[in-house]
Amino acid sequence: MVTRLSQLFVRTLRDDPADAEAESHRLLVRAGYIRRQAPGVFAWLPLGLKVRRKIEAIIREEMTNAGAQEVHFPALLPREPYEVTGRWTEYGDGIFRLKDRKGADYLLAPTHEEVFTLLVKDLYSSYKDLPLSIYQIQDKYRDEARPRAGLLRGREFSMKDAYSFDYTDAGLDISYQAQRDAYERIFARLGLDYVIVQADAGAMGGSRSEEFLHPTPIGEDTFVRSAGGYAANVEAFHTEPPTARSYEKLTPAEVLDTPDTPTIQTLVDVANEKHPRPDGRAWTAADTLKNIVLTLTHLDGSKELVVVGLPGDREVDLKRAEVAFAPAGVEPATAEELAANKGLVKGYIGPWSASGPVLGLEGSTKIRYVTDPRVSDGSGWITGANIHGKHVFGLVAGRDFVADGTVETADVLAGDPAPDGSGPVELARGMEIGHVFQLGRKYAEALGLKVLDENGKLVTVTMGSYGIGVTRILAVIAESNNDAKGLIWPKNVAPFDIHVIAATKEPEVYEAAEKLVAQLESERYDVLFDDRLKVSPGVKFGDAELIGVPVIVIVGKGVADGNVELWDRRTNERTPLPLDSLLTHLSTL
RNA sequence: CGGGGCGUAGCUCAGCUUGGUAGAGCGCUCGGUUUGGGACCGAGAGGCCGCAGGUUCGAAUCCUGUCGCCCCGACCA
Repeated sequence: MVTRLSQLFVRTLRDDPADAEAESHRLLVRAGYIRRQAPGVFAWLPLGLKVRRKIEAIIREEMTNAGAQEVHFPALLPREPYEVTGRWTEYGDGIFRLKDRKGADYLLAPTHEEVFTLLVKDLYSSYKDLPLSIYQIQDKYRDEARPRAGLLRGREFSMKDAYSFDYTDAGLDISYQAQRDAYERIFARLGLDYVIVQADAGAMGGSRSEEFLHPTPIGEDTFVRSAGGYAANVEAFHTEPPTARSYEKLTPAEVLDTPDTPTIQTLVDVANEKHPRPDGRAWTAADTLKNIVLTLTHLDGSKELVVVGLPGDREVDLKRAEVAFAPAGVEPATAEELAANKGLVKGYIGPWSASGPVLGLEGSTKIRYVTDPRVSDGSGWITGANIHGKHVFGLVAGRDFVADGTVETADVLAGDPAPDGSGPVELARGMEIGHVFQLGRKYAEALGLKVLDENGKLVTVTMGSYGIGVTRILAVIAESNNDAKGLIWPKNVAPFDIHVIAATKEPEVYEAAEKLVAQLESERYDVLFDDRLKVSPGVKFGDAELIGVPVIVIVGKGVADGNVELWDRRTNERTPLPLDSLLTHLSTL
């Protein structure tokens, strides 16, 4: 069936919607693809659904190629499985919860690890049944604190989630690689630029995790990459500690007057003025050891103060600190919390004093003290002497103080060396469009998914989970494929193959257009036909540009001489073409 | 949760300062004239002015409260 614009359920808007900021959001609403129903929740109109189905089709094909089988779970699920894995609690406000008439708890699933695991447990009990990869394309629900940018971060969104089940670690590696390869094919077919970055395995447990990020300034993730091929989410970035140095030849630490130096900059200035380095080089912020007090909130609600020591030219990156201290929450300590510990001299906090350690579980404050990897054995620092107006110079890690541990909380700066030695990194923003994850045995263990192996012994299954945000991908494609006039879909996800415009009102033009459209249809092209009789050409052109089908055929007065125009939406080129060569020409596009 | 902005017709907005019968453009309906870049004329339909209190003879407008939306941040497999 040819789709006629006169019949299509759509209304394009002349003005930009006032509540849409992101390009994709603005254009998808204006061109009549989606409509907002509630914050982060959208209705899909025919145009939007068609694009969505095309993306899904590509994903399905590649899932099949990767050996995964499609299943489908409900979005509405009971509490119990999520209770067993602890996620009913862990998700906190992040999920939609509801009760049935009997008062039983349900949730709208934010992701489906639990029930996939249980279904496999239900059906399978032998190693002979593995490996198994199954997936679904299904709507997920998360009660985001702040949904934004239309489809880019919604509270209801479509996701392809796949899960692999193996009984050996080597098997998991193979299953993981199959999904990872499929993702590369999917994003290549969608024409989506992506970077695979190492991700934080963090709270989900498991060993290996990579994110597919689409580089874009409106992305929500910051990642680093080196020219030599290293790429990681900043949260997963790992600082290679400098090799330990011998401190035999180093001079002893000395406490010096540094009045009015509550900040790193004032300290550096005073140090250079009053206590210049013996070797003539100027002190810099990187020579100072800054000690930041953080408050951790543990899962049981208890609070703990912790001090992190890091080079003075670095700030604490709270996201990295969250990862470092997970599952505890991290916040900067408040002024009250600082004041409550009289061992801490604001502005002059340090691990050491002449009378013994101050910071650290063994120190006088009994506050846990952890340091940046750069604070390696043998490194010397200027740091607070725990006396107002005094700092200690040449304080050497390993000799004068020992931290309770090493922790990555410092921000990553452009130019930092990649941990694999592939050179300095640069920072960029990206939008997460896919995530592959080796879960390991966490869920199988919690839910009791075991199979009998070759020796008749029960072994716990090891799992992977693999997600692609279908609706987010659609938005990301729209985000990077548009111009001032509207959307410009890549060919393989466009809602139609060809958009035919009857550009004048002459009956001959309409007859010719009708004939052409019928012919295109018989050639299996999916055609959108702008057959609106009383609509002026300008409006038709404008709508065609907004809707963004990449190939447009204009049927106008030229048909009298057997000519039409082929309009390339992307390049904006219009090529006059004899009608009888149009089909041949289209087949080359 | 913190900061900022905004709620009036399907969409974009004016009106509010200084209280007095609800407005414009686009879209929609009918008739007519138009038709290669968002045409024109005429006639219409469409609004609990977010919601609730209050002040007032009278409230879209002033006051109080409340709900919601958008943006930034925090948060976010």
